[in-house]
Amino acid sequence: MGRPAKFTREQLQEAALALIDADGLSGLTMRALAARLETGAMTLYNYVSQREELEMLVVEAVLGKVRWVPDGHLPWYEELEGIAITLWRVIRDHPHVIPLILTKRSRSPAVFEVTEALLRTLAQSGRSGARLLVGFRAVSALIMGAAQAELAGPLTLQADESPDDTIARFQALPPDRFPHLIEIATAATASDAETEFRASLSLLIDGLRADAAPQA
Amino acid sequence: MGRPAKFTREQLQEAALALIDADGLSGLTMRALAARLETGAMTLYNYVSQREELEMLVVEAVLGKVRWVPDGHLPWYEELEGIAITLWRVIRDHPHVIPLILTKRSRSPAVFEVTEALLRTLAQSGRSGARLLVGFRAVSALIMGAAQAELAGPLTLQADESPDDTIARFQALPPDRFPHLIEIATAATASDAETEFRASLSLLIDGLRADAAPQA
DNA sequence: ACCTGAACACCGTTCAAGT
DNA sequence: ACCTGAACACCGTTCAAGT
Repeated sequence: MGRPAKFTREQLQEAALALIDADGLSGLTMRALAARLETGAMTLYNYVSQREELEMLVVEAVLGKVRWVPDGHLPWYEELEGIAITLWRVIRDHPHVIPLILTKRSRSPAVFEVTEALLRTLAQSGRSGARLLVGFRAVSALIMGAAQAELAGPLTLQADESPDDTIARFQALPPDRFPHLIEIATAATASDAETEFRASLSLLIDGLRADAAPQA
Repeated sequence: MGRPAKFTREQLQEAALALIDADGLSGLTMRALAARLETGAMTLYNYVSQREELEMLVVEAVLGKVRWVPDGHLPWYEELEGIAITLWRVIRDHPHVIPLILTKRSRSPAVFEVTEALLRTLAQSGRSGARLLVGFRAVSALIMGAAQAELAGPLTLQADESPDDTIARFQALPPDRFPHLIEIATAATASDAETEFRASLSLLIDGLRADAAPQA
């Protein structure tokens, strides 16, 4: 429990997140974090038993930023859309943290809260048990997958290069072998990530509505 | 080009993937890979300019395992399902590589091939341009997001612990605050990842079919 | 209890030298 | 051209000692 303690957990989280946002994932080292807090590296081990625990703190810090007010007037599918987009935006604000979010098992209350809110909304579609689980898996997979799709991933369209360079790269591909790849690369230059995510989410929500149980 | 060269690219890929499969992502180090190939660490730099390039080779090795034969008789949505499940299985066979797949921009032909195949099938739903892009984003986000959902991620159900321990952990949560979380945790113990993925994918495909243009 | 420096066993990579 | 050992500048973490 508390006693003096030189730093708070929040200070660690804030400093660690700032390092990652500024310098990427590799910018977070025990030594760099200690330096930023103007202390020695070993001091951190008074707060965290391993580097990995630090990474969990960062995940928690990001997901804890989700602020979302339920609106009982909306139909479940509109409310679901709102939660999903909120989550997507928060994650996307901290792109370098995404690998950690996808990788570290977080057991923080903040994560439980937002998950329960999403499930509560989804349950209003008449789902329970295994069907609720599947709906949840689909929505969270879409959010997580989409959050880093244009960031990286195997099928990245925009790289370090300029948008023009990207499209040029795809148009340099043999058009008889990769016609559709060239087509969507072109379409991507006239689009943006949030628009694409919203439209993708709509497709899934259409499927969820078609499969919903009749409302009480 | 070729000259003698002590190793082939395939040998590097195979050895690197074997290290990751066996020891996790942290098992792949320049030194460990060199040792496995019975050479010095610096020899690797004759094949690869950075460690990151090695990681791209590994991504390529995994995605190159996708073998899928098109079946012209199937309707597009069944063919799409087949490709998606094939991709999901290949990725899931190498769980430790997932962070790399999600993170490294791969420009290998193998990745282009499977992407084009997926797009070709999706285009048969009557989509083109921006709509084709959105459909593609949705399907790939679902695959990528689902591939590591139960592996890790913020809402992980099975951890290092046994399934029974997992459900016990969730049932220890306050049931008035997290009723649905407890509900799906229970449902998850009677389920498996592939079943959940197939059902999630069906929801999305339903949405894609509802929004398809009339066939020619 | 909390703090911390020295030290250890690792990393990736540069440099310089070999064939 | 391809190979390679020594060396450098980093890591995370153990240990031991301080208050």
